[in-house]
Amino acid sequence: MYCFNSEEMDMSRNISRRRHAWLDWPVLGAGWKRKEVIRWSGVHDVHYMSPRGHVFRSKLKLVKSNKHTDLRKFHYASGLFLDESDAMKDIECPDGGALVDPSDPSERIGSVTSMPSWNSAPGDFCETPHSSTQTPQRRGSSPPRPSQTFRNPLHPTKASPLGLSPARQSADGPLPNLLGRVPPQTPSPTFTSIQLLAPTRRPDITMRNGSSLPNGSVAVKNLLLHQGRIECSMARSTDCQPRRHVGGCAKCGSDIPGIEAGEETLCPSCRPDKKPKQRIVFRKVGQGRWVLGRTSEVDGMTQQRRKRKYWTMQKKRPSLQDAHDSDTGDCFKDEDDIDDDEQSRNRRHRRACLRCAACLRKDCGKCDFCMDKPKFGGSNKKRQKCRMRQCQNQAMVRESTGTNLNHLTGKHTLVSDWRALFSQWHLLPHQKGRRKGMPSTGWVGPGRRRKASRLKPSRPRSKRKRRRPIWEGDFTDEEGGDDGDKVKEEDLNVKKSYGYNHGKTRNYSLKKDEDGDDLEGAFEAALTSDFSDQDNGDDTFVFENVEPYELSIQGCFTAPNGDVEMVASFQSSLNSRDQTGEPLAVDGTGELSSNGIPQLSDDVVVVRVDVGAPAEDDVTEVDEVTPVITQIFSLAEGTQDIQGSEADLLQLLESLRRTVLPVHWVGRDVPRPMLQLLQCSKRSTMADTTLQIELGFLYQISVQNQPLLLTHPLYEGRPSRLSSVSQVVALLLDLERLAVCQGHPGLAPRPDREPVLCVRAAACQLLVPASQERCDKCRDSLPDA
DNA sequence: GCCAACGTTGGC
DNA sequence: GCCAACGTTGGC
Ligand SMILES: [Zn+2]
Ligand SMILES: [Zn+2]
Repeated sequence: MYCFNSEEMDMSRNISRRRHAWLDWPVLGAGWKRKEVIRWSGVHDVHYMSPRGHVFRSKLKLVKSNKHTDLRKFHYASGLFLDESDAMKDIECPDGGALVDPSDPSERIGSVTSMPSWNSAPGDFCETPHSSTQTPQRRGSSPPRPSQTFRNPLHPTKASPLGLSPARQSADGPLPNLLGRVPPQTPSPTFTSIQLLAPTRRPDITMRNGSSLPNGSVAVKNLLLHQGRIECSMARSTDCQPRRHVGGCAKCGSDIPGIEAGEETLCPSCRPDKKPKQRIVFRKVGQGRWVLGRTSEVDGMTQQRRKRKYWTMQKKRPSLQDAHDSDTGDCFKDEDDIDDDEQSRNRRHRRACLRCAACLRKDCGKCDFCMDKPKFGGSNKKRQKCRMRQCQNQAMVRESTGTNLNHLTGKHTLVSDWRALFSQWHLLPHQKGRRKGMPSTGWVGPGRRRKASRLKPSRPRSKRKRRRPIWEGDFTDEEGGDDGDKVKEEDLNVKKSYGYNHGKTRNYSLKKDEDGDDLEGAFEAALTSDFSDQDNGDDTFVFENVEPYELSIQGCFTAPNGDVEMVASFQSSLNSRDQTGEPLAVDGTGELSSNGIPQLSDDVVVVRVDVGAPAEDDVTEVDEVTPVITQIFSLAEGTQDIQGSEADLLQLLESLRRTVLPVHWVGRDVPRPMLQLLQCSKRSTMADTTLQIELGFLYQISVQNQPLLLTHPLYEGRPSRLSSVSQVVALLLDLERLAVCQGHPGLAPRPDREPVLCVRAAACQLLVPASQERCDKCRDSLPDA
């Protein structure tokens, strides 16, 4: 095994990343970018990024998301538009040296001399050293092209995309492309530094707007190879007929050792923009440790070749799919593949038992990871498995440092702690750091610390900048330079009724979008609430100027002052759409800095509730509850530890987890074997209503910790035990038709107990039909009555 | 130390 | 070929 200096590897990695940089791609319009990705295995991928930051990794996706644009002639790999008739003309070109624009008559692809070549008329499709003089005359007004940079093929230099020359622009301005629109005139780089190192000099490819494409880019090369034209040019054939190159490098003619016929056309030195196939590959297997050899390359067979083989087999045997077994699925397995299979299975099974309910279920479509998925309108940045699909058995296995030991039980994975079981979050790799001794502050909830939702393309990683902490009602727009990204601060006058509770003044601040459409889309809220404390859990929040929105709890974090912040996301019932009609990505996140202070982007609407200084016992409570959500546990195995009715209750809990409950109803974290469902929306008529199911499925409904009288109509005709999901859901639905009794104004309001103190009649029914404000008993107690 | 971003790999 | 998502790390 080789050990390798990790800094050296980092350096090479850096270089590799630069090579895969996004390049402006005005062919698709202003703001579009293109990237070529060469895998270590040699597989070549092309990605495009829209001006809004959406990344497309296939033509299918690109076409789907741009239905208004005719992309039928768009050649995905090359990034150019194809014009078939023109291409045909090109092939018929009598001259041997031509490289012709395959995309558009009005667009130039490299002429062979330094003659002006951009902006010539349709029909000037065959430019050669001999024919190029035609080109400028057609338009007449075209200025001479700036001098070109050529490379001496005898002294090839590694070129870097970073060495971009200043942009050129046609004096005639951009030409209309096939889409019928005028490409932007924004300057584009010319990439002279990554030109092909051709014996026959070729300038850059000129784009529709007069800018240039890298002549030696893989895109162009692919296209030309595809059309059989590189050979035409480089082998200087006299008949100009497309043909496959036979023998050495198509460009320099040198022998290419180990090349297979039809597989390679250019030698590595003629492919300056393509990462040469890595003959020696170091894989990182630990901190600063490297081993030689690829995972996927066994016995010299690259992944690409294996894939090719696989697909060949698939086509030959279409019925194979049915008999496909995940463990023996390789149709071309031979003895040499066994090791590879072992590794594959390892990776495959590491995080999925493939048997548990989570492994078998479908994407929830709601969690942040689902929202990130392109199929749900996300931008594919997180690329993680649905939260709900994290394996119940193996989401947490494998930890080289052994820190996945449960800090309470010392067991490796199991925790039969009821509270832990309820807090279903599995730790993902990025959560590992928080396992070792649970944090006293910081985010505790599913996944990473909360990040800004992506209502707009997020800042590229390289340009990310740290937001300054936002804490006390401080939502000044930090990135005011970004158009369309501005928000204005607006305090909402949110009053709170403390009728049944401690009276503290709370300050709310709500950020709005510039158009005032703050609630049109999704937004996020950080509610400071003593989430863990049942005694404090019955605060009543009254939001003014706020429409009811669906709320889902994302998790909570502990502020340095001991407050537990519950982070929830609200979503409009309206179908949120941005200006382009694309659904807005909602991932309900807010970012926390390392000190646990939330960081939220400008497009996030935040409700900030300040509860003031916490009492001492509040802090204690916080410490108790914080670790719960980050617990590592195996639900499946944990179940075995729980006997009798507790196991039954657990099973109900598990079923409920997989069920879509009526909106706003969420499970509550409770310290003993008991199931609590809480109406968590403070704007619901059922706010602070709790359904509690205890051992034996006995249940009780409470409003602000006051149990409903057993004579309440809600209990009528209902089973005495709630043992099934349907029974629970039926009850919740019935509850939704009710409202919490408003009580009646008691004593006169006091300045320190703003705004109103309400009291209830002794025999208050607590829950009344939604059309009523208060129950009969409380109505009787109204001052006027 | 942490995690958002993304390179890479496996499945189909 | 596309899609899903695992595993790593640059930038903070
Ligand atoms: Zn999900
Ligand atoms: Zn599983």
